Amino acid sequence: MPKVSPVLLDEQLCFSIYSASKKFNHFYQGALAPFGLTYPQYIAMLVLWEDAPLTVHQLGDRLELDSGTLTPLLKRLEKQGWVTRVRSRTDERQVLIHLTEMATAKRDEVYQRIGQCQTLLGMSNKEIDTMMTELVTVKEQLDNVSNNRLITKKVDDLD
Amino acid sequence: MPKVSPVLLDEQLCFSIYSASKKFNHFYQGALAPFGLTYPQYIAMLVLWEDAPLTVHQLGDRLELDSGTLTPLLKRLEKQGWVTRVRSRTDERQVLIHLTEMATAKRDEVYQRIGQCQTLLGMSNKEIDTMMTELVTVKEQLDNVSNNRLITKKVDDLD
DNA sequence: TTCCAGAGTATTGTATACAATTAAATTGCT
DNA sequence: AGCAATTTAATTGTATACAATACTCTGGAA
Repeated sequence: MPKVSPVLLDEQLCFSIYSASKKFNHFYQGALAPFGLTYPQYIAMLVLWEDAPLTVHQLGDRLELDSGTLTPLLKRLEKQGWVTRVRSRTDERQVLIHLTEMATAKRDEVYQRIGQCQTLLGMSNKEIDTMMTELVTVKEQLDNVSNNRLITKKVDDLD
Repeated sequence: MPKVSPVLLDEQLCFSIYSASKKFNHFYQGALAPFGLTYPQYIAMLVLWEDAPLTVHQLGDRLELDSGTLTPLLKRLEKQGWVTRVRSRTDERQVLIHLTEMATAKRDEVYQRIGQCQTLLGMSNKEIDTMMTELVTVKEQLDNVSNNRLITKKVDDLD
């Protein structure tokens, strides 16, 4: 075994991102509490407000979530009156997610609320852009690398 | 209702971070598969390798997780032979998490594996530092703002 | 010493995530 | 048309997260 450096939690980029993600989640969940939306429910609504109706699959592509997560989430949104789930007539495999009238009516209220949150965050557009660009780079690396042999072979087989 | 701008998913910093966090999670989970560790289990082990034994509370402080998450996670780590959970004799309320011999023995293997992952990511230490500094700023803002009235009052009460 | 407020952990209930499997519908191929 | 391969959602099982609650223990006040 070659000499190995210690791995410290506080130096891990992954933990910084994991931790920030949880804080964002908590922040938006609190801010959206008056609407009764969780963070994942909120991002689903964002996509639908952009372009409804969508199939479960299309929504999953945008959110990077599969039906195992979305099906129960959408059932909860339906129960709370935000969306309707309708089997497509032209392709019975698909389920189309439509906005309800309530969802359409409340869109601008939510948009405004989110705008207030972004103001509270106190970051300039430039800062946000910079950070998002860096994150895109990291995510691309992670995508590229996820098919690497490192994660497909046993550790013992490595040099 | 004042004029409101649309909120687009692809412009949301929170979604970039949420998405990156999931990709990191997936990446490490794959890389650590030979050890049978999930990502949260791995970060728990990182902290314990730095400074075991720790109480559940101390571990939770480092990881920003509560006993509701940690108790079952630690039971799984115990079942897999990484840690032992022992009631403190001096204070029966506390449970001390100790490393097993196996955990101590495998530490450098895991460290090495993580080192390889970081190399694969292809980021310089400078780039990583920059990004982590920015993330700290965002997290501080989120902490400061989480007690704001925005998230403690009903939306109707807002100006 | 007895009682009680607070600390530490576990438990319960709800909501994600995601791999793996199932089931139904559609497409493509012959 | 007939049928295998594919597509799409839903389901199942495991593992986080976290709020709220329960329970036990500890230390201090009366």
